[in-house]
Amino acid sequence: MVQSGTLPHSLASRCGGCVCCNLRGLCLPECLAMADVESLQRIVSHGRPLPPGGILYRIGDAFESIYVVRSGSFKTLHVTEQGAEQVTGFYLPGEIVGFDGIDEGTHQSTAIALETTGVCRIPFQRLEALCRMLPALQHRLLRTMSGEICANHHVHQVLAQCSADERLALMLLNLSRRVSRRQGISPLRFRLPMPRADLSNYLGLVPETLSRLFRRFCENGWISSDGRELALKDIAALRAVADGNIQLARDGTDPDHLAAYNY
Amino acid sequence: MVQSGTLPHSLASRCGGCVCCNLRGLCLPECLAMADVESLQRIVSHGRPLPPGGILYRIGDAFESIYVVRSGSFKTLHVTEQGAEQVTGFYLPGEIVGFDGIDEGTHQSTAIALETTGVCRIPFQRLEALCRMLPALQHRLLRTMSGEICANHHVHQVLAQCSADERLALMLLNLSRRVSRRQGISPLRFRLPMPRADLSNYLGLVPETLSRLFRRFCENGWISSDGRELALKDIAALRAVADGNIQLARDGTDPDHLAAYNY
DNA sequence: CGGCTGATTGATTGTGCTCAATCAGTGTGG
DNA sequence: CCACACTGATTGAGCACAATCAATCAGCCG
Repeated sequence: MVQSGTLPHSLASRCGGCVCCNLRGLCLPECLAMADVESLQRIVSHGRPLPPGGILYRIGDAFESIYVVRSGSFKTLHVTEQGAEQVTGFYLPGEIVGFDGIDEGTHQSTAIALETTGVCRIPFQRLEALCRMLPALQHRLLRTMSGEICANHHVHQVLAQCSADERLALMLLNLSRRVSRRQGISPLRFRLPMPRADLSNYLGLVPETLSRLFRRFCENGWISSDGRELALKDIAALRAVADGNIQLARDGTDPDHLAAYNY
Repeated sequence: MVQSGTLPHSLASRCGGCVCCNLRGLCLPECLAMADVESLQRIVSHGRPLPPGGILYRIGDAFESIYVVRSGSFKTLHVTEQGAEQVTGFYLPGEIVGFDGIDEGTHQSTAIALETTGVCRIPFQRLEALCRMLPALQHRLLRTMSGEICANHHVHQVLAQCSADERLALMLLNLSRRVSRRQGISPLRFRLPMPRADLSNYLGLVPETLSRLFRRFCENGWISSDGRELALKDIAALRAVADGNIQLARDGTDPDHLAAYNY
């Protein structure tokens, strides 16, 4: 867990800061000149990495900071009054988690590490102050939040209109794109950071349904999957499924008619 | 009245600006001292109201401004590659529409007036500049966007987990709250700004299903509805339905057993 | 009147959920 | 070492909720 109250600058960190960070091109500093990157990294701190299942913040915690995922990943979780959990997002390296806390001053979701996960902690008040000095940084922050709003709208569309197989195909393509923004990671072969249950919950499905989908995707040769290891074997087919252009054969039906489609 | 005509057309407006606006308590100026409200209203302009169906901006339009709804209402619409439309939001007086354009620099949705609708246009670059001078305004802007992100997460949860009747009950309670934030509007009796088709699309339902739900809500005495006119007759029951504590009797079933519940 | 849009109602179907059992993998303790 | 428990993933059988298809109706306007 990240210590909120510890040393003001935990620069004991072994890394060279934002200037040397290999995620710099994806992160806030992307918009800044070298000199300004340094003033940003002066307010950034790093705790020790969270273990899998570690909690970055909980619903109701006072909002102090936003966090850039440096390595690993998070899920964010909302909980209804009835206690039902909803996974509302996954956050991969280079992405920012914590915007839900700004409005009320307390976090509206719980962020849980899916793997061993390191973050850059950015105290929000100091970031706001810095934004007043650095117009590009202010704009970058607003852009990031706007991007999250757009992504949410896209999820809204998917949940409102798409069938289960379309949802999974869209999700795999989306993860492929986001995972492979980092150098050295293939968009065709990567490891899913989350267990099936989290993925199904996020997609508004039940784990059984998701499991059947994975099997059928494999059977049709779209993907191959072993646990969390995933390989996308036929991007064009996944694209077609995502766009609703080909339907997935159900159990017991002859899947051969799919051969008619030129995927 | 505002200062002399440094601005071309905006001052033709008949109103006294933000200082006199009856929505001020809901809008950005809520956070500002009187003197600062004036510097904000100096960058705000008002066009003539849009007619029902009028388009504020379209997908792909260059992003220039955000807009505060002054009267009337909007829906925002996303369109998939296949041409399927998705209503991603409704915006009522005092709410801000247009944040989707910041990230890409072009709007990612289309905003369409549901009624005769007046807006306050806020050029975004000038707003960003002003935010650098007025920390409270900057924070208020970030809060508003954060609130939209949280609302989107809530929608995600609803679409992923809730049955059709729960969705409608939640929607009616949500609209009731938002509509009645303005003075003089009862939370129990108001006019739905949108047609059935838009509401059903937003909720991820088909218009036929929504129509049946309205009928059953009326039959059970939760609401009474005449076209877009709506009265909430039993908030507690709606709350219970929204929370999944009572199920709606389906056609042909005896709804009397519902009397067992103490709503 | 006829044409149009939006809302409603009915009959039927199908997708994805429910319930239940099984299985693999992992860690635990006797 | 093996039995046991536990979690996460998988598979099967049956059902229910909401979609689909189709028809009707009300209101509005030319």
